[in-house]
Amino acid sequence: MAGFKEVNRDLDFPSMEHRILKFWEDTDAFNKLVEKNCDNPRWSFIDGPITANNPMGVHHAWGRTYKDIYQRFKAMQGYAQRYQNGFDCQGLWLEVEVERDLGFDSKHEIEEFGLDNFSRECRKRVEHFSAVQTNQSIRLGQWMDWDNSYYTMDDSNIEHIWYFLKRCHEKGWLYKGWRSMPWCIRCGTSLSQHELVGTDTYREVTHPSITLRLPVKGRENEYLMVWTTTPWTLAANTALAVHPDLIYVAAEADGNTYYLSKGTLESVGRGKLAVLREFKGAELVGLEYAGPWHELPVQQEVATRVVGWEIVGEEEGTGIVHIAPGCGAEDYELSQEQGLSVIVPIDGDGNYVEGFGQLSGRNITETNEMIFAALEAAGNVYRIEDYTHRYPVCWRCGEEVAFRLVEEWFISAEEIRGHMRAENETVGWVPGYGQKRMDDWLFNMGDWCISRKRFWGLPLPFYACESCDHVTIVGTLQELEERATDPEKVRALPELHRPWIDEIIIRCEQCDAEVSRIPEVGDCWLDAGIVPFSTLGYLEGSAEWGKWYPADFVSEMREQIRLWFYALAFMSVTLEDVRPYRNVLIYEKVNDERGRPMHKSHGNAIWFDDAVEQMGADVMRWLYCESNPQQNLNFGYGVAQDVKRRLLLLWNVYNFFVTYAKLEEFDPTQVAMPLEVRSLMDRWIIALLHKLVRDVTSDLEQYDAYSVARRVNSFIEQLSTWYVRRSRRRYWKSGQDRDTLSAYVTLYEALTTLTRVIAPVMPFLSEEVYQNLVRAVDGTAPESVHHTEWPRCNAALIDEPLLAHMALVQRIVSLGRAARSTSKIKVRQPLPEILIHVKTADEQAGLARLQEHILSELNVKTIRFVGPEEELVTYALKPRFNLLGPKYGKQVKAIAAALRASDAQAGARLAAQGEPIAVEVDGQSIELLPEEVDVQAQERADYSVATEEGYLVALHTEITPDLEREGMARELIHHVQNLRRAANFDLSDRIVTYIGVTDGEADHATVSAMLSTHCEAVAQETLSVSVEPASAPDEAHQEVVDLNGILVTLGVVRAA
RNA sequence: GGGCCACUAGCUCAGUUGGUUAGAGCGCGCCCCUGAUAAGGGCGAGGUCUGUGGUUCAAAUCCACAGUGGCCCA
Repeated sequence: MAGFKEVNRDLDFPSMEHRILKFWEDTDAFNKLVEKNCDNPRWSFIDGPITANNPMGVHHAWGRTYKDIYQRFKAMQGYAQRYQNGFDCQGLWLEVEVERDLGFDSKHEIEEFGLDNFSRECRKRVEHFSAVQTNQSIRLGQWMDWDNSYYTMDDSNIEHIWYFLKRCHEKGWLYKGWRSMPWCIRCGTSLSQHELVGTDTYREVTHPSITLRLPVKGRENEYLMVWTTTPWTLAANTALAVHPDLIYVAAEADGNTYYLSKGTLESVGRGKLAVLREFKGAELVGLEYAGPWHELPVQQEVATRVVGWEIVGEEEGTGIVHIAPGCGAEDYELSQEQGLSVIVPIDGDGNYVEGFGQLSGRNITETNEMIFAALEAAGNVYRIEDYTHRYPVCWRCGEEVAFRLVEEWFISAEEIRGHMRAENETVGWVPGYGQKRMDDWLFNMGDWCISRKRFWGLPLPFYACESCDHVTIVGTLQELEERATDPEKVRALPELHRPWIDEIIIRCEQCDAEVSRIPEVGDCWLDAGIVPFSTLGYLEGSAEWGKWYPADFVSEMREQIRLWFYALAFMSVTLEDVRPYRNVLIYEKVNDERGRPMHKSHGNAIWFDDAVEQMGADVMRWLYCESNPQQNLNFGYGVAQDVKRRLLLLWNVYNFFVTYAKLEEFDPTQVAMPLEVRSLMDRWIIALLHKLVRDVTSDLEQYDAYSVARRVNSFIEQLSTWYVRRSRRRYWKSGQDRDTLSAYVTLYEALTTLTRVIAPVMPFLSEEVYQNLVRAVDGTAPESVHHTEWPRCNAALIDEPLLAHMALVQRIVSLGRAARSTSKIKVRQPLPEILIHVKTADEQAGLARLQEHILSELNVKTIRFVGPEEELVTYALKPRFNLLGPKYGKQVKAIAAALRASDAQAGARLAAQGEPIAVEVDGQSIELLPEEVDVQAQERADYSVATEEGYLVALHTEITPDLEREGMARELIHHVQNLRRAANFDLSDRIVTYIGVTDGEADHATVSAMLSTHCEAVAQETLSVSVEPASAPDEAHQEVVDLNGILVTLGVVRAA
């Protein structure tokens, strides 16, 4: 037998993990697993692509841990899997990072740099960080087919999206429309929503705010009051909005009538406006007014009027809102609902376009004075003053953001909405509310804006013909080749990216004119959403696709509901009218230890590489697993310490087992021990073990790793603090008697099974333990714990009565310890008896069966079960002197004495019934009224009681001389053990013990008496070959100790 | 404005379909054990379960409203 190798007491996760990583690599463990399961039934997981833009963070590691847990679990159950990892490669964020690296400030610099060079830089970045992330994931212990990762920038991915877009087009969903974008006129680029979230994206700024008075058409001297902080948008005004239900006023000043909302009267009028009448906003709706700049060419066709709008408020301004549909998203939407004119005033650099008179060609950053002067001249100005507010700025350059309407491409969501919602109903969301949130999103989702005016991304295959206005949508590469004016050029394309793809010219499918591709690229969620199709050869008609689709499982952060989960569903329902996934696990965010968001500038960010090398991957993974996915996770080194401490408990048990198994030369391959012949304690832990397997299996099948962590923690605690602690002595009995073997077999079974149970969550720790406990002694066992089968629960072994009874034992012991605690008698001192009251005969029988554990845990000699009728309290009768004094005078003293001497139990009973208590005083009988006697219940003398929920434990605390001697012997053993340790003796060293009594004869006699009965036990416990009642020789290790008040000099020497 | 979620001990969180006296870990106080030992274990203090109504024999749990916080949409 090879035998177990010694276990290192310290558990150094990082170094152990590096060793295991090497082992997996050397043995090709992952590929062997794939090979083992490849012909089995399938379980399909689709990996949501991680953006290959930066090193992965500890928040990615949370999700990757979940992915790995379920893949490993399913692999142990034997399912064949794909193990394909994926990288998101395109999109604005990647461009932004590349720009930063290149030191660019604006879009124009990219164009100067050259699109071809820029695309190459982007690809380079993806290649770099996908490699970094791969290595990090491997370090985390994730098993994936790393050489076969998919990249969303691949031609195949792009072509599948083209196909999807063409299908959308065929359904009539594709259209070009307007969209209001936050825009940086300095950088010449739009900003995404995500770029407006964060700490540096809003700033306190002061703007000139202008209150205008705009004349109502057809009425003399009547004006609508309007307020704005963006004067440059006034030239694009096409309407005013009021809340139909809000109260407005007509107010008079200087012979003019002004309209504004009642709530803003004070701040706008400042006491100078006299109210004429009040009315609802609806009354204003439909009024026409003369807009500011109504003389401009672009305004000539516009009929400016007042419209009703429910979102108008009066927190600021006048309650009448200036509407410029070309400058804001809300305004634009209102214009679509109300049929308002739309004027787009500026180009991408912030310059007014043609048709704006003196403003045309000027930049909005320099036109304020000009605008004020013109408005002043027209008599439109009521007031101009400074106004300070928080306003979005470009995170790149700090310039204030303008809102600008741009033309983009959309996919209509109307027709598909119902289908998507219906399909979502059939998805298993964990937690369940994910389904509701998805439904809410689908219910509210607008059309999908799929175009971006950027460079490094999916080239939209849209060819808009200038001569006939027809748009040709190219669905495949083959189609592109067929339509191209020069097919050879298509075949020669290095990749389907800008600028190369832009050089392809096709013929319009309607008029045969030559057409170029539109310059826009696609939304990166198209890239990620098509993945289940593109990675399985959907277009090639591969049989593989149908075998893996829909996925059994996907898991990402909750925010992916409106991103990836949405994109997947949209594309899947479009192409196949079916949900893309059967089960979705969502989880929240990772914060720091104190629950604050991690942020570089807060100094509380923890990098994955640091974390994994300091705490270890398995500690991280267990930390993730212990966290409720419904809540934000608090990540940090302190939390990791707690986790490690819990795992150390398991490590200690493992270490304990190996230490003694080596000593006793236990060989698990040579011993079989039927459960029936094992002790109740053994059968109990096995029952608990099988219950654990049953429950964990069910948890994992429901994607509930959180419950797994809690169950495993609880099992480890029971295993360590009850099973091992109570069974320790059984492992030291030398010789392989049945009970010792039973203990070894049982603990071995528990540890090796537990190892497999935790393997999906902690692949390293489980491998480490498995290699030593199993592989070291059994060369025929699977090479890796991850090649073993998932443990099977044998329900017959879950002895529920035994489990219940043992739980009760633990409860009774806990009560007994509480009673010991109050009595202040150390456990070392034996006590004669424990009285126990339980609720049922079954409980009593159960405890009786397991009584050895109660006796030895509490160090008592006998157990007596008592019924509720047994009085465990005693009563004391005390005279009420204030009542008896006036009545009996001098006799009171005698009465008190008599009362004390009387039968208190009987007296208490009488008093409770309202009967008088008779006492004999000086030969005469005196009847005391119940109210004259104070009946006090007190703990029965010599008993220490503890109760809980109908259970009662009473320790009899009378210490007889015999018990006292035994206690002293235990005390002696305790001191000898300490001395052995102080002397650095080996565990198995035999010794000679000397006991020299320093004081007088009486003490001498006491010690001798103790030794006369307990010498044997002392010798046995301390491995003493003899115990000498004499002073120790000089070379002995010596110490003066206190044995229950007697000072003795102890000495120990190694026996010859 | 619409939607989702949360609120339980000093902190972080459990609490299964309503069911005796609401639990754990950490922290705190006191203690035990000494053949898992630079480990292990125990006991204790600490909560009017955010508030107000309601349903019920019975509510931390179900319903309504309110408050606070987080998130999504508009």
